[in-house]
Amino acid sequence: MPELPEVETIRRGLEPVLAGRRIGRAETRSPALRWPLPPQFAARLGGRRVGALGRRGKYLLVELDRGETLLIHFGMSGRMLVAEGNAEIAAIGRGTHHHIVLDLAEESGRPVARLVFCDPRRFGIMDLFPTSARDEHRLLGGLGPEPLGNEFGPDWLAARLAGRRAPVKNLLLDQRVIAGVGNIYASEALHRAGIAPVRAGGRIARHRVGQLAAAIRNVLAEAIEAGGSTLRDYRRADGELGYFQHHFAVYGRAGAPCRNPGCRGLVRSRVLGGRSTYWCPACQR
DNA sequence: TAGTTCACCTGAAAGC
DNA sequence: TGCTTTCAGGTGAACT
Repeated sequence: MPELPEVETIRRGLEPVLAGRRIGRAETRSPALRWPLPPQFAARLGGRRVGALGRRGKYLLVELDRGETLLIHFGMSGRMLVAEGNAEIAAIGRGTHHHIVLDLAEESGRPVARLVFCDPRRFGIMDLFPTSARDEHRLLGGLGPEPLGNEFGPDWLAARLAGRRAPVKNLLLDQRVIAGVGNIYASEALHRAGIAPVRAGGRIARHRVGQLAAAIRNVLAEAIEAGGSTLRDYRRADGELGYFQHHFAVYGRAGAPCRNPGCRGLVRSRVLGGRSTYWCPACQR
């Protein structure tokens, strides 16, 4: 799935297309994503004016008028396709996996763009909820702090890892600990911090937890700067590819030499908590 | 309570 | 070349 940097890249790409526009027409072509869409989903979206676009962890939050928010989670393969101009609009939205189609219009009613939620694996989520109830939303209420926000830092991370026996990599993937870190950036951050992914969370020295917190922030910030990553299924909102995948130090590089200067180790991989995990045994302890 | 495993769905890649 | 198998970035439920 798009992790935090990818969702942030999508948010930045969609904002100029969506914000201030009106949803002229909404259509749901496959009501079954990860969970069924809310009742009357398309009808409730039609005619709504779009406000600001926000993000919480891996969730994209689209503010609508009348005090509601559209929540979008991209699952593992979700992406947004954007078409502008009559020819492009006419050509998009009829694909096998084009589940949700939103036609955007100016105040005059003139159609200006079409937004298509495409998700082959259908692990994506869409929901519509009162903006005032955001903190109580079942998917948002329990999330940990934003890793790039002020609340997250060495103290928070140390408190959440203390006493835990599970591998630190698994704990980083727990969205209650930090919101937005996924499988790729967990591996990358641990490599930067020199911490083995299998090390129990509660058995990491305090100063190294500080290094890990900094590594998480840095790797995510750099990935956003690079426009997110692209593996098989992800594209930026404007259809362009992200570039951060060219900077992966360990992810997807099993058997290749470690990229740390002076390290002669080879990157290894194993399944941890059911997820592919990559690390360098020579410089991660 | 904490940690682990599995299911969900589909396409791409690898293996034969 | 074509068929079969394996794997994949997430998450919640069920199980230990």
